[in-house]
Amino acid sequence: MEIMEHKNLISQLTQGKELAIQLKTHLHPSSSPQEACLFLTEMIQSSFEKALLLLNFNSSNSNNILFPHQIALLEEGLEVEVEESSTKNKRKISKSRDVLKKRKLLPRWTEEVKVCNGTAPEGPLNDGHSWRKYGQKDIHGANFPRCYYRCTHRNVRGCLATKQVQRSDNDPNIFEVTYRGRHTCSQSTNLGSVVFSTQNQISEETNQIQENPNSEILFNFGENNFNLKTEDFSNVFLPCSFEEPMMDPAFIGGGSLSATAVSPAASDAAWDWSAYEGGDEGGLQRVQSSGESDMTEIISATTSGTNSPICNGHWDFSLDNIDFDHNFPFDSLDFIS
DNA sequence: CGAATTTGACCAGA
DNA sequence: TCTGGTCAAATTCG
Repeated sequence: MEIMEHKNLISQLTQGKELAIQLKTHLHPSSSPQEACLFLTEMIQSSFEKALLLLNFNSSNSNNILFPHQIALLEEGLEVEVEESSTKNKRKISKSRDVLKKRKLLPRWTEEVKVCNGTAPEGPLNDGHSWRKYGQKDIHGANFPRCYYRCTHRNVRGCLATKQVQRSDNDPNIFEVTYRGRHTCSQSTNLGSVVFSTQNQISEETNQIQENPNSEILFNFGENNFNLKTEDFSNVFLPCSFEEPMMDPAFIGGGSLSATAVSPAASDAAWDWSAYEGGDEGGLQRVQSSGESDMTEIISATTSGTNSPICNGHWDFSLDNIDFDHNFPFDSLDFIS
């Protein structure tokens, strides 16, 4: 077995073991809420699934090495290129030859981003990933054009994540952002995840937007509040966001990290956009508001297309019950993706 | 000068 | 045939 895959496999299995240990601690009657346990079980499941994927791949391709982003692509059912170690010749493996159709099946979801102050012409938010604009189109019946962005690292790392940004007809301050595909590039430049607004899952079969019945999460990072609506906590902590050390020690220790469900009606007001000013691609650049707090970091908004039992109903989740410092080693979750 | 953006052309699906 | 999504050459930017 190739060293890289062996390492990946060990990493997956080790992580599964560690998560199981954490789950065990949370199963104590006086411990964390059920949602936290469910979240951990999902992480464990994901870990073992990927380990199995590695094993399956090895059994039929004993000479090939799979890198993390390629694993992610395989999971998406997409084509990946592998370089045969012996000949250096590239050949393609795939679960399906029809890449375009597969691309169409990538998870897709929308967010409505409200911009209160300042201007944000196109691509209104810095969501932690770097995007390159590749097109703009006037949409029939819409007052504003739709802009198309793809991941900057698409060519280098094969990241197929794209997003579409369109200003709302009803409220020019609202941008409808449709994401498609997960980032496999691990280029999340920021720490965690912030979703500024409503997220609606788009059904892959019916192509219809499904109202997201889920609640928001308000992250309190010291003096800064992050209002997060999410349908799935595991979506928020998307694998690719973890590929690099995610929780800066200063970040973890710097504030009382807590997440509480709040009324959906309070959605848009909680994020203080006034702390930001126009930046790249009409986006928002972080302004150091207090000089001493690292909590003003924007956390990348990333979600996946999966539905989780965690998200059914209100998510009353307090991180007080999860010790990020010791029991929740986010910085070691680089195995995912 | 390389990277990012713009914009018309092209293509696939409805 | 129309529309949305992507490509790629031209242009602009840093």
